[in-house]
Amino acid sequence: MNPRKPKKEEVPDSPVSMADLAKELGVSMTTVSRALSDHYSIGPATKQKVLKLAKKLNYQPNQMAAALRKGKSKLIGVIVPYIEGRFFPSVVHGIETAARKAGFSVIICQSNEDVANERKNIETLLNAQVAGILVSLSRNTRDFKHFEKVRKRGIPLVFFDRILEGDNVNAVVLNDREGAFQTTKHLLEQGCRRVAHFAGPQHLNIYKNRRQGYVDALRSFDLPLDEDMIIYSDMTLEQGTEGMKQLLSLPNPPDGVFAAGDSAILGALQLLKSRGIRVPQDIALAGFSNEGFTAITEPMLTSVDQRCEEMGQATVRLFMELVEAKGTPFYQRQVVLQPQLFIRESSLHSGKR
Amino acid sequence: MNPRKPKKEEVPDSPVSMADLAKELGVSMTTVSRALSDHYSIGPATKQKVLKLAKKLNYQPNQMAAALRKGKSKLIGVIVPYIEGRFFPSVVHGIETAARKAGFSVIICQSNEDVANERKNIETLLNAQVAGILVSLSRNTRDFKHFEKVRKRGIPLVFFDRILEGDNVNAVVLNDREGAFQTTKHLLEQGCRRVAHFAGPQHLNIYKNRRQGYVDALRSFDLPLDEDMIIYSDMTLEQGTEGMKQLLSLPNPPDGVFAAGDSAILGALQLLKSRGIRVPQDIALAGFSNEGFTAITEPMLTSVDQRCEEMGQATVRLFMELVEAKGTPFYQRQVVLQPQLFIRESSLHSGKR
DNA sequence: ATAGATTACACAATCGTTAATGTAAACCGA
DNA sequence: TCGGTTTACATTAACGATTGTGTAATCTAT
Repeated sequence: MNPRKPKKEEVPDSPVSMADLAKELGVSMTTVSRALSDHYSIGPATKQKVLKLAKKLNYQPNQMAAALRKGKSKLIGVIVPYIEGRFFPSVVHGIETAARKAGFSVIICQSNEDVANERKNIETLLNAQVAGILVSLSRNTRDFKHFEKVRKRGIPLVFFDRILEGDNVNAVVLNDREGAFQTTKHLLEQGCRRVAHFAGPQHLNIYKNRRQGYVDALRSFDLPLDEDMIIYSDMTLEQGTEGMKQLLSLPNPPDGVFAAGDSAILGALQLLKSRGIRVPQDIALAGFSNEGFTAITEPMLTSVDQRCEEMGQATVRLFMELVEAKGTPFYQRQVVLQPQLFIRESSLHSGKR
Repeated sequence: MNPRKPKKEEVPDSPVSMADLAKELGVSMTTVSRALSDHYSIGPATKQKVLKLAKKLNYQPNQMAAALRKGKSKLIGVIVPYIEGRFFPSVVHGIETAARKAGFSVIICQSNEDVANERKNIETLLNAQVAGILVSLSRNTRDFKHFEKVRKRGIPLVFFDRILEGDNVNAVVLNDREGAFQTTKHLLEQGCRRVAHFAGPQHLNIYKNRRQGYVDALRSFDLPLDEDMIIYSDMTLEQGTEGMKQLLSLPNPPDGVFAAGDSAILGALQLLKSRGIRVPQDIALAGFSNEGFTAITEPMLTSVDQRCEEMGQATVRLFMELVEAKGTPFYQRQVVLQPQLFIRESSLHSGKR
């Protein structure tokens, strides 16, 4: 039985197909199809007729049919670790906005920080015949095996923010190293001489680079690198608190802390306040991500903005480039966004100068 | 030309079609299709064979083809005003998680608080042959005309959070009135006697109900309703600051404020602190949404949690019910979630008792 | 043992769009 | 004026899965 029953009590409303247009105009479907896609072999008069009727009948092309025929849909798959906090929602926001402008819809998938889900997500997206896949890797993704299938099918693949370095991939990333460098440098310029660092998991490019930027800055000030001053964790608030405790218990505690994430630095701030240690006078603080709360705390927290919206837009732009460059030999494209340091009270006038 | 060229230098990899399975097994595609969907007319032995081969060849059904044939895909369209802050990302998170569990993928659309975009989004989703549409209305949506087409096509439609009341729609909402009632009651129980209210746009159900809950609470304490104590705005931080100024300039200022949103109450808090007015001793505060920052401010802000995750899950569940009840006569289904009041420092011991 | 029911599968049409190929008619220059 | 190109369209076969209908073979009951 035909799933779309002709109900006589209701107007057939929308489902106007190309066949309807063709019959109405007395031309073939080919002509309609080509007129709508502005094919050269259709005369201008015919094109006009078709376009006019299409508008009049409010013809809406069936994306599924086109997708089936062409093997590609107008859908872009996005895989993110999760949709919470400030960063990923904002990037998704940027992606959705840019994609829609280009006529694409966005399918959202979450890996929940697990590579197994990432694999499943990829299958799902491939079955959905997506035109491209945009990915920010899960925390425990260590190789690209599951992306091979995507590459083989010739589907544009763009990574953003969290990538695996060294492999030949298209990616949009923040210049984390530069951001970390600027931030640490700023702390040093404010008079800090013993700057500690809260570092994240080092197999993730973002945390590795932030640590590197921190190291760079120390070096540029001819300061020694003290591994005791680097606390590794998953950058949660609690771990920030713990890390700060640890730092304070050192024989020679720091006078500044740069964290690779805002939650951790918030944890540190809370601990310091509870112990009556003044920020920034005694210890200056700076974080990373420019979370919403950084402008709310007292003192407000200095932090690095990750250009979430721009990252989303750039990722879609890169995808579009790949679509247009289809067929030309592969070459790696990387877009590096410049971070922006927001200097707030937590790092100003540390009084050491 | 066939868009999928047979490249001999690469394994054909994934695109295994039903036809491939059928040929391999020497049965018809019908049999394969029915075996995979567990149709009664296929013998158990045959089913096993098909299933086994499908697994072995890693057969993945082409969703587009099925969607085209059935007129329905495994996609759910979601329309939200935007993807920022805490509420919508979290609800989307919940929706995505629940939908994927049920075998659906989620397409995200933003209306950007404009009914014109909402209309476009609906067209997009209908063309994508979505199986259902989940919507939280834009700020300036005042009628349901553009949803008629969805209804006519028999596509399940579920509203969440922001709905238009009075119409026969399926919806998942928070009991905003109860949440507001409890919160205001709490302020009154803490000793407040002049509780003001920051109200949002009253054509939106959520803000209307929150205001109503506030009124209910005053009434239950036999307190007069003073319209001067109700400040209407869009509930931004700045408007919260302004509103607070306005309240302070009253001949008889309030000793408590309940805001229908957290940003506004934060604005109020900042103003009070800047003027040296103590919270909660002089003026107690409470907000709505349980934004992340409410646990960070000093004092921490009392607020109502909106059960974002649950709302997402419930919305998908309602959608699934509609799918299963397809054909049975329509009756309106409403799910009302109970809010949860998080009492924090900003409303405790206002010292008036 | 035979009519009737049930089981197990195949055939072929179909969803709406696309595109390779075919083919008239008009047009062009020499 | 004739071979060859261009213009403007039609024919037709896909894309991959679904499903109403057809039909053997097996089973059940009387």
